[in-house]
Amino acid sequence: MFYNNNLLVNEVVMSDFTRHARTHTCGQLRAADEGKEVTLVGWVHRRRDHGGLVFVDLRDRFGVTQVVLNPQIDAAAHELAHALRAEFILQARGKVSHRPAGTVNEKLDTGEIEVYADHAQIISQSKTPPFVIEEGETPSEAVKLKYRYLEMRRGPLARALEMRHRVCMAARRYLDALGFLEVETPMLTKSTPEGARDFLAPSRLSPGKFFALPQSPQLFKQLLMVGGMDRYFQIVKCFRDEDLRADRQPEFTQIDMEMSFVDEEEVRRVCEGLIGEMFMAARAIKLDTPFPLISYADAMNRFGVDRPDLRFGMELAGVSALAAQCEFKVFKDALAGGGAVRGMAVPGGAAFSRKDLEDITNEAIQLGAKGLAWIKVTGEGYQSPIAKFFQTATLDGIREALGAGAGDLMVFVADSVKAGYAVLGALRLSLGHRLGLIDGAKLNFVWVVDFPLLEYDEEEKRYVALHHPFTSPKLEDIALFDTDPGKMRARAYDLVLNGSEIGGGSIRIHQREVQDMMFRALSIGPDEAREKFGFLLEAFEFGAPPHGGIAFGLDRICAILTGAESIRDVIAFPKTQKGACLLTDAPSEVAPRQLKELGLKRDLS
RNA sequence: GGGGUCGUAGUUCAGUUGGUUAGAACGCCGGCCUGUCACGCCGGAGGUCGCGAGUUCGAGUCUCGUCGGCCCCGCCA
Repeated sequence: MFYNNNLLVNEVVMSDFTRHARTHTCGQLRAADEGKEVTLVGWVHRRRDHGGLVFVDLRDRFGVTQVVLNPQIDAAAHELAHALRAEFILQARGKVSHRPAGTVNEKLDTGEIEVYADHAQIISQSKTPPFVIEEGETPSEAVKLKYRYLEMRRGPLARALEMRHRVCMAARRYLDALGFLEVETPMLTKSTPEGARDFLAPSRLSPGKFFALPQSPQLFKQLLMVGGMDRYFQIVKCFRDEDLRADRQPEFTQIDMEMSFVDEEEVRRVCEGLIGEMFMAARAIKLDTPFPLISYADAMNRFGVDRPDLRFGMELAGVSALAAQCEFKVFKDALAGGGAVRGMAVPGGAAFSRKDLEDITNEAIQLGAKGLAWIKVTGEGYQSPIAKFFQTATLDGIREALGAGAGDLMVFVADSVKAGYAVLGALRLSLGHRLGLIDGAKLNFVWVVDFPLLEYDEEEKRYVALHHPFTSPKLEDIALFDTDPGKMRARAYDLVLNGSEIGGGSIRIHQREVQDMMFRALSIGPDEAREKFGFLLEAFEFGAPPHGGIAFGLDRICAILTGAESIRDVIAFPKTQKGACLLTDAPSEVAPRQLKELGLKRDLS
């Protein structure tokens, strides 16, 4: 028993037989309601006990209303008030009154009025909560996750979930108006070889066999197109058993879409409208559309990543040709080994201390670089341990290529092309943040297009699909299947917002022959293709419409809309970085009987 | 699999060069208080310093291991 006061037991039992009704929510009453007899129910947000007079802030999702418990109005209610504690649920009936002059609380929407309780009862008691339910103070992540239901009462999470709901409703309204049908697809489905690791669900009725939870409804939405549904969408959970990040949870939500008889342009227009509706619903922001396009190659060359953050400059530049003229061994060796020298200008970086430079270098090394070369551009000239290996004319050329001016720092990575992108791309982001170059209020959308179709996987010694195996190559590139698959471009598009990939999709392959060629390019043999995707290949033999689609990361979009650092903050019950649920303690062991029924044996060796 | 960072009261955090009895704020408990709204005032309780081992005369502090939260690389659209 956790009652603070035994005298309340009767109240509690009695209250189970009364109607826990309310006439208004705690955020509803205004001066215009003065004189009304109302009943409120809510959590005791705060109690200010003056002895003879008690004020209670009653809180629900909709707001806070001050209830006054005055012995002259109702002695029993006033007596009860002394027993109230934080997070008790209180039902109070009474008259709405304008507050006395000078006591209006401007900070509350309901601050002009208060309710004089003529009857009050405790509906539910509460242990002292592990943290104070208040806007300002934030408990640590672990505490928030364990007591998620209390965190929800604190405000920010409730508002995030509310916004998420509005975003979803806007999406549904918009897509419905455009003739999309929301169709559900199976959660227990077939494991697919490409892509992320699957979550598996053992089948009791087929011992030894497994369902997989969908990484996305990809194949089903294509089958819906073959089925003539024409325009499909679904707000749907997807599952990928990979390591977590701030923007990655093992189960996450997509706004998944697919359309028949469309090209890239039409998909983008529909998406721009959709995103526009969601931003309007969430933040009353009108977006500039259409969003600009950038090619994958451009994004990589200028920003080092395929999801460029365009809110600030600091673009990368290749300086291999100029670097070839220097005597610096590191650069020469990298170039001789087929690598490249890339660099960027850091605004104001000439003022960096030795320690600053050391930190940046360590960061680059942590990101996979062998080292980081730097040259300060000062009013007097170039200042750097490696400047002596360069002729001044060469340095001038490099400075010009990077767009560096006096007071800036030039940094360089000499490595393989890929490693150079990775290091400088990440360094650009981190320096951009640290130097305050990023305007947090900006919303910078860009479509990344012209992705390569395939990427050579050194480990597996074969090509893998950059997007997925059902992405159509550009028609003019199809001949390259036989000659140079690595050069093929995909009919794919990613939508990037502020350096975060919020959606990606493609025009799909709808011809059996092309799909066969694709599998061949991926070294998926005919037998394996038939076993894994036979149903799709067969469907393509029955009049498959050309189609394409996209999936948006709802969690990421909501995180950006609320300014959250992590998608955890827009998910009601998220998991920790180790993929655990601190609230339910999942995953957990199961009874031996359950394993036996499924024909499973544990082997943790 | 790897790198970084954090773990001290219910919560958020401080704790010096290894040294006596580990502190603060909020919260909690008791008392007083009829216009507060982060109410105020008086008093009080509350600690396995994540866990384990080691170094030391002595460990919250140093070392190793381990568990957990967070960020990142790998992985993943």
